[in-house]
Amino acid sequence: MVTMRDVAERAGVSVATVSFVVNDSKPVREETRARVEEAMSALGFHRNPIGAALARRGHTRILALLFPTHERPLTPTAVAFFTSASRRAHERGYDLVMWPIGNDAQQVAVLARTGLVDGVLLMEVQLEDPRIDALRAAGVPFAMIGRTADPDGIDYVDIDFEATTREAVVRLRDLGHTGIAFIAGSEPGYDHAGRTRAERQYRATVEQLGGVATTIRIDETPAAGRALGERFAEEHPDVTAVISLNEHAAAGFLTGLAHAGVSVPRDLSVISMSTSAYMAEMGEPRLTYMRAPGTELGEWGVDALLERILSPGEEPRQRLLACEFVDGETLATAPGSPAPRP
Amino acid sequence: MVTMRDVAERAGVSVATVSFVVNDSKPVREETRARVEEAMSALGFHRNPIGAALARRGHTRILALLFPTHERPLTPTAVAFFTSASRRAHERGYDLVMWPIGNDAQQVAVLARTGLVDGVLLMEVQLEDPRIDALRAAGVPFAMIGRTADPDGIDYVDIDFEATTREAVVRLRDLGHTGIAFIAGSEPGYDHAGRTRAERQYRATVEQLGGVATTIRIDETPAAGRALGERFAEEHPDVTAVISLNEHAAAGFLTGLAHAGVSVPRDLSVISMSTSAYMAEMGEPRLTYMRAPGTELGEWGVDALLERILSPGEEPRQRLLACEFVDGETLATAPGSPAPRP
DNA sequence: CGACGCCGGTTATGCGTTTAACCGCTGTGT
DNA sequence: ACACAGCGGTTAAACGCATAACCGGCGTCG
Repeated sequence: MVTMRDVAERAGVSVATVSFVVNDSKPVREETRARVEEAMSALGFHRNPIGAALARRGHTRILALLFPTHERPLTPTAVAFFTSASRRAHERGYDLVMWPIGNDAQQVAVLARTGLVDGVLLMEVQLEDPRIDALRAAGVPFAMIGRTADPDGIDYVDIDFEATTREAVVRLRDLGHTGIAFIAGSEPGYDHAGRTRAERQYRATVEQLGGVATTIRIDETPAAGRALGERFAEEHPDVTAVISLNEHAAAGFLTGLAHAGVSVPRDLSVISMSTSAYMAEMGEPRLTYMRAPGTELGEWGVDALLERILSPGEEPRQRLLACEFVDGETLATAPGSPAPRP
Repeated sequence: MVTMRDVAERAGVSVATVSFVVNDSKPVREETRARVEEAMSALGFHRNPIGAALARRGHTRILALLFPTHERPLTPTAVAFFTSASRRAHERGYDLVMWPIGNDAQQVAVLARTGLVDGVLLMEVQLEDPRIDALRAAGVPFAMIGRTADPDGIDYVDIDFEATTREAVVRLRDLGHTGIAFIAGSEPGYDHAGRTRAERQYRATVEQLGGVATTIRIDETPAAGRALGERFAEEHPDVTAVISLNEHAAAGFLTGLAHAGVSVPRDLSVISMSTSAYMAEMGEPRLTYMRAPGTELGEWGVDALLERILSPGEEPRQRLLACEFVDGETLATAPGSPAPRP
């Protein structure tokens, strides 16, 4: 390993000077800088981040993305988020890695104490998320992708579930649907904040429009979706449209419906919320969906976190972004309803 | 931050002794050890891995899983691999993180030089993988999930694509199929080693059984699968069975077929290779598949890597594991063929 | 009975980098 | 003429930990 000492010796300067050149943390005469740079490239020097981290009281320029890896696949949305966040971090001189740990306070505390990461990005935020307190206690800067029940004072970026849900409901309503159900995921003891908000908004909007809200909770698997589809007509005869916020089950739901002889969208309209093109494509017919802005959120999330790290004490950065409607093949006017208003 | 010094002071010993207790790298009298441990828990001490890494010439106990994140989703198989590898690493006292970098030599070299990771696990290995040389040159221990064209002397774990493919072909053959096609993925300039091996084996086995091999290459997306399904009967009238090694396209392929009025498995049998239950469930009808052993490979991969790290110089560890056949709803005897032999 | 090895520690050094403090020199404002 | 600031460096002290070398006391063995 070639160290700063080697470089310094070859360039005939002190290690401090080399450090100044490397980080340009102090002005160095042009000619000296040139000598140092020559030495660096001749020897193939690259500064050792571990030494640097030690000296700087543990600033490693590594960011961790905490994704609670249940044994289920990452949605394409999550992956898009990850890759875009990682790219953005790189642009700003940081590394971002995915750290697979559970979403309990304990494990987060362990990671925080190691001091290996400068900051943390939280995914799959719950309404009351135990990780928050752990990170606060450990003094590790963090930002959320999502919002707890009361996110005041915390940096976050999130999908605007309220606006997105309202748009979905209104669109269905405009097509004449009155029986609109909501398919959520079921995870015992786990209050996914976005899902909860969406459901709440769904309920409010439907009732405000004079309808009756029906929430259906199923596992987040294709199989659960399929099972629901097969029994759906029987159990929910009055429903003519569903809003699904269960990316893993949506495509399965469609095949279940097909099995049971329910024709989409003639008998039933479907909008899949916060979904990626990939998952929409998986459906037959192709899902009409509200596109999850994973890429944008990834960048914003990293920006928020880095600003928190670089200038603490500032106001929290909070941004919301609604999903964008993408037309597919699962939307139609309600049975027996006039053509949609223009 | 509470350091070893603090602990040492409180326990009335030297920092060296604390270090011995923490790592039990040298015997310590029971009573002393107790005092030290009391002090540690009283102060809430946790050793700073950065300091440790520096002192030990850069051993960080961090492992990196290199997954070239194209902008496409990780397959459930890859995720299963990741989570199981990470769990195993933890059991053995290491952290394993997913480091999102491209699969070119350059980026790997950068990561290697940082010295932040003790070892590297390679996914999505190509026949000639540029990352290998970069890692060798950098002297970073690594193991592959997959095999290059000539993996002699390199640690790896991999799916036994040869055996798996042979089994798939023979099963179809036993059901009377003679027109058996192979659906691969298409990625220009990217020779996925497993896919190549499988295809080669497919070709060999089919020809050995007196059939004619047909490889179809499509993008690894649901949309591409669907498109292929829709034109399939027309373009491949003689094919009565397909083996697919394209996890992202398989389910889409089935819906495309349905669209075009092809009945599965009556008109066409389908086996999806190296697939997860999740993806199989996405198909309609449910895919018959060869289960990718992601979990097992994850553990073995970490074991191989750690053994390489802990005792270099040893023989390379190489293990193959075939996929296991899982029955679904996409397999039947060839049209006009007698019932399968018992 | 003297050499020797083991036990249970301590002391001291080094890992690669950052950074505060300092230094000699020159130019500038008063 | 003198204080003072800026320039372009150097020196030295951390940062938190691991570990080689050492040390005194005790039992053992030849």
